[in-house]
Amino acid sequence: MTTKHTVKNKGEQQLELPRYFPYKLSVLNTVVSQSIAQLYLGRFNLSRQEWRIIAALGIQRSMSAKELVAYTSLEKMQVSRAIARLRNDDMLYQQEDSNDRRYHLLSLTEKGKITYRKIVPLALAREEFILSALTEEEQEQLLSLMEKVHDKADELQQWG
Amino acid sequence: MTTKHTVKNKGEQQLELPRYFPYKLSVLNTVVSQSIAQLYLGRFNLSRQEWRIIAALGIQRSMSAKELVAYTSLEKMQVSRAIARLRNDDMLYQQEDSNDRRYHLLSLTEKGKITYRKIVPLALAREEFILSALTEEEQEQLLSLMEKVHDKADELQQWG
DNA sequence: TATTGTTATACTCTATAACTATA
DNA sequence: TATAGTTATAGAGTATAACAATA
Repeated sequence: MTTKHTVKNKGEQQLELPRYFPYKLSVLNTVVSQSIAQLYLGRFNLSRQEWRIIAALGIQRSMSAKELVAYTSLEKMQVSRAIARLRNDDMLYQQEDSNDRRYHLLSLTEKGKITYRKIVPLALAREEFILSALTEEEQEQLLSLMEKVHDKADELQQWG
Repeated sequence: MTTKHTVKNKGEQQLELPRYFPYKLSVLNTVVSQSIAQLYLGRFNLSRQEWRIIAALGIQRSMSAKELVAYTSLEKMQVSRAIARLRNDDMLYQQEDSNDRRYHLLSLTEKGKITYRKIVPLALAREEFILSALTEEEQEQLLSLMEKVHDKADELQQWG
């Protein structure tokens, strides 16, 4: 793909936004994530952070805030605040870990579980609709390619 | 991929964040876009909006604010504000369109062009590094798959 | 002294919409 | 009345870092 970005005379390089991979990825992510956000924001009045935490605890039973940070790719501050809001809305509750009282084990309340059970089928249906653009084989290809790109980008970010 | 998300007994559906496509896409986008943002933010002190506008005008010579909205996938308000900041920094200048004075044609100043020429090779190098995770063929596959997914997600968003 | 988690602060980004000017 | 672009405003999100509690 050496001619993907036009190379003008004198070897001057051009960057065409509509063909620039990070731009395309960003635009795609915006469209996809907004189509999901319509659900948790519009219909359930949850922030992205709250939605991720509910999704995490819905399947994992209980986690500490630190584990949630790792599992949801959110910052510890975002997690801390989302937890506070969700507790305030009676969606989850805390227990102290008896071994190490710095850990607060978080679990969904019955209300949180009900929300989880309502939102999950809708979220999965949206994913399924979006991925119906691809065959099963293409879906696997896409995920595999994304993973490779992810690893390389990680490398880049670490080097600054 | 019918077993991708675990289906528990009683047909209750589960959603595993690490396997959920919109989540994976979002995480990938975060990593990739941050690796580019290190450039325009860290080294050139440009916002994402400013960077996109410079990239647009660097190759397109001159555009109106409305055209920039379409070209950069930014909101007209973001464009308006980024233009104000860039004009203030003497990176671009406005001319009124003689036919329709509502249109302001925007172009890079010499300073803007110098910035563009400095940043573009670095931005392209980062893209190239990231995509070096893939063969040429895989790159084309990835872009093609992303486009299909994009179209479907567009559909979904329009239906709400 | 290190770790888990919370809070303070200031800053930026965003969304909605009102507004100006041109047509 | 419609369009291009700007400005106002308030709310949400973000980053840095200080802080408390526990180990």
